[in-house]
Amino acid sequence: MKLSSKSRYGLKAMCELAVKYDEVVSIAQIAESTRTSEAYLEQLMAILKKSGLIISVRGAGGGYRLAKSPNEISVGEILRVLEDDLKFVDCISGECENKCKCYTVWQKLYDTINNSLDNMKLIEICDGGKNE
Amino acid sequence: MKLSSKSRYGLKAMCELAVKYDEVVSIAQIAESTRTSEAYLEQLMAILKKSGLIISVRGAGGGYRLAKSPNEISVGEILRVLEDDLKFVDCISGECENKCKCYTVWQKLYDTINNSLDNMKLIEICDGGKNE
DNA sequence: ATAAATCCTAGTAAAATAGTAGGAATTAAT
DNA sequence: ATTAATTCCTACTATTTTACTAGGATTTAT
Repeated sequence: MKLSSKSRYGLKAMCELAVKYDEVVSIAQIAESTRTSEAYLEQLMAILKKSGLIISVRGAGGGYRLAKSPNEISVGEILRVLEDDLKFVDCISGECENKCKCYTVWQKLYDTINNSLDNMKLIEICDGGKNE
Repeated sequence: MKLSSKSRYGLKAMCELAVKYDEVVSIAQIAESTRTSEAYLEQLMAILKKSGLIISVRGAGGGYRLAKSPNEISVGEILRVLEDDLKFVDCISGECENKCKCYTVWQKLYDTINNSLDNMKLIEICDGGKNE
């Protein structure tokens, strides 16, 4: 039950976009302030873009910006995109008919995690602390 | 953020011991009702034993039993033992001085997860559903 | 034209996970 | 005493996942 670096770096990148909400921010800039490799970040940004959470601007002077304001984006949305919908076991969210004794545990935990993360908005974490 | 099969199988094994609380249950029995390999289960039982959650009886007719009654054991206790204390990021529980923007997210999530799991007792999940 | 950027995709290296194997030690039953 | 059933211990291996790299194509501002 380790969070992937995809999620860790990805959330930091989203923070960076939140802080610079009115600008278009390049991967090079994000990579610098989050201390991540540009090539790797590129992939994360592609995932985030595909999900619709961010918008890209191509060509020179291009980069990325948030698709919504930082107080409309929850940490849950972001992590579900980066972390395979937060499905930490296969048997989750009614998809599993072969219910075992532990089913309710995973079910409840899944709901708790999502609830908690959905209640944190990006704007709440974009100031305070370093972004490294 | 996948739960390890260690946790999945381990919790099932604990369920089995909870259901047969008054008996000494062998690995062979647990393996059969949870459909897990005996050799692998052996390792999980060793971890659980080391943690003090279960007690072993060696020799012929031996096996394992819970160290406490199923209503005194929380799912949280069990999963912390099996899942490296549920530390899904390195930077958790005050051990991290190099706090980054996302620190509070991990912190809150960690608390939420532990809280939720500590409120589920083993007895609550030991009936209902299959144990496979 | 050129330079700065995203886009795309394939490949690789490292780490973690899952599982196997084999033998030593212990104990109940005969 | 011997045997069979069991836990205990530890090393190994295969598989999968994760993390990361590399290189070239495309787009666009200057």
